[in-house]
Amino acid sequence: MRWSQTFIPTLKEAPKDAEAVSHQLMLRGGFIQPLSSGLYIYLPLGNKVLDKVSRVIREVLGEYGAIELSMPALQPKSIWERSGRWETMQDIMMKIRDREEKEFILGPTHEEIITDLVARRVFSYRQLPLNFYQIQTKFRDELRPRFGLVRAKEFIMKDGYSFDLSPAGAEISYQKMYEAYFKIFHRCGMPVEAVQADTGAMGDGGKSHEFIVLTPIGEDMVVKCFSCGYSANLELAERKPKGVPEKQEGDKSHELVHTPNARTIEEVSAFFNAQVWKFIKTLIYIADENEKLAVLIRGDYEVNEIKLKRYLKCQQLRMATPGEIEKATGASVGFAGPVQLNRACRLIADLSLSTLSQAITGANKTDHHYQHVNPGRDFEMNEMADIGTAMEGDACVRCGSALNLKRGIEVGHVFFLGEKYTRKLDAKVVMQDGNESHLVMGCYGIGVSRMLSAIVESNHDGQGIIWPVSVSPFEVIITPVDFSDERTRVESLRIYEALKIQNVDILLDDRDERPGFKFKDADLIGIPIKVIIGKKGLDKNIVEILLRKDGTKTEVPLDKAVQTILETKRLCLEKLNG
RNA sequence: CGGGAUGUGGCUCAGCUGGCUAGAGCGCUGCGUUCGGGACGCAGAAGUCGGAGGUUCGAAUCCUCUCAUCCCGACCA
Repeated sequence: MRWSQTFIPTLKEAPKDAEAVSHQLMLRGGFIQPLSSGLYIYLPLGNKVLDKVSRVIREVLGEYGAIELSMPALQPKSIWERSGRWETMQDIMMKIRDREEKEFILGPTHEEIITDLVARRVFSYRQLPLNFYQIQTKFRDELRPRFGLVRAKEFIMKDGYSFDLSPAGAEISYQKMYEAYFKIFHRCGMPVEAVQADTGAMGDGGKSHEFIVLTPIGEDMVVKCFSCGYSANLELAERKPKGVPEKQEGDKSHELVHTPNARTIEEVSAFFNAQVWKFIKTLIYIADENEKLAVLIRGDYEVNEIKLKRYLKCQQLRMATPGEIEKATGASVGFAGPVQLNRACRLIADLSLSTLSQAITGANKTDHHYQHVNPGRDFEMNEMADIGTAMEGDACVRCGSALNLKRGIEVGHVFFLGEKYTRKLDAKVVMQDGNESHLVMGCYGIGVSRMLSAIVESNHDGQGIIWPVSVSPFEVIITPVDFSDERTRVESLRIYEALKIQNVDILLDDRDERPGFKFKDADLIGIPIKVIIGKKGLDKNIVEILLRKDGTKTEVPLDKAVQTILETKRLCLEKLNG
């Protein structure tokens, strides 16, 4: 491709709306153009990268026996009612009606559709296992789109769905995809890690891993232990709380203190002039609308509702309303405490209470707190569990080393779904023994458009993007120093044509611009292999080959240029595959 | 949906204690000089000052409402 014949609107300065580096660089490099919040035009360059990423995905999934199909983005509401997800996913679905007032949604994902397909067209165990995937536009009514392509209302996703005869078979499918994902992300030049994750509205709390690229703009928090390798999403990361920072004083018995208008931890700690870890926070929850719980946690920790939900094995969990709290504790909001509360509801204590004594708690009496409260002595602690959100410095449950918290972008997610959808949508086959059996499912997503952001976040420098050659919009760029110079033009075109024949995806900057201008543009859009052809070199019968990544420069004789470029490309690709 | 910020040529921004034909840099068009890391000169085109209402002799500037965008939070595959 010649630069003058494509459309690459570069910008010297980044539009002020872009904060994230990846967003800025993709805007400046002419990869995307915003249409509205969370909606982007993929310009020719951005579109090419999407194609390249999709190509890598297709290649790898092909190796693993997955088959591609395409499904409607527009889906009838009824199928979502059948699966029960109309209820659970309503808020994020884009809803529309046709002229007959029939209700539709723009699909946020396709589990229902694929399962229905399998239910209708697959009848025998002989046809299984099956592993389908699609690369398509999906829609979510995001509360807040962010960081360019990281979180958009309309985005491109690869979604895969496996169907097996047994949990054991599904386990194998899951493992295969897990492996394939590493291959895909590595080939795209992304340092990715798999972390244990929550299944959210997708599954039933079964096995699930997220693939995360660590970056400061990530939306997900990952808990990582560098010594034993444990890593999990903060949403479910296990941890051993750190002990309290100071020695506990004496063994005074608990004592009622008048604390007018001190409700929040800040207000109460100011009142007592005590550190937050001296407090026991007492939170009242309602599980599945029928059980009232008091959850106790040390003042410096937060309750992790996902962990709590898993511990309770309940479907729904919510904080109690002020009215319910008053009813349970006999005090207005802000003065709940564990002492004598077990008469009103079940007490669940977080592990962080285990090293605490002489604590401060609400007294279940408006405007009063207790001090010198000892867990176990002043209230029973029959149930202790790890239900707090992990913090930097907590100990790893496996090896005891300190845990680290990192931000990352979720680029992939694999779920073991079991029979959740196949039962609801009645996808079953006749087995060898003649009996019918529901299929066991897994699903596997990759945020394709989001991957562009993630790749740029982990592959850039002060000058611009540095695309891994596997996904770069062009593999090689030829920058003639002065294209109007006869000899330069002839040699540039000769090499350009020769490389094209060799299937090199190549961009020739044939613009009538000053060299510095062209060099800057080339670096900004991030083409990994740069070829510079100019009079100076031609006088010595050489051209220069530079690597965008580290700037290494090789001068090669004219007649070796094509061969050397091919070799350079091969080496770059090899590194990504290895 | 709560908190914060910002809206002035395509992009970045100045002007904002009210005062004449609204400015700069980059970009764009033409001409000339240049040409190995975002050149220079001259000439030019381009702005409903986000929108509506109000105060005033007079509003980009003050007030009210509204819309849009971004950031933090809530939520989320």
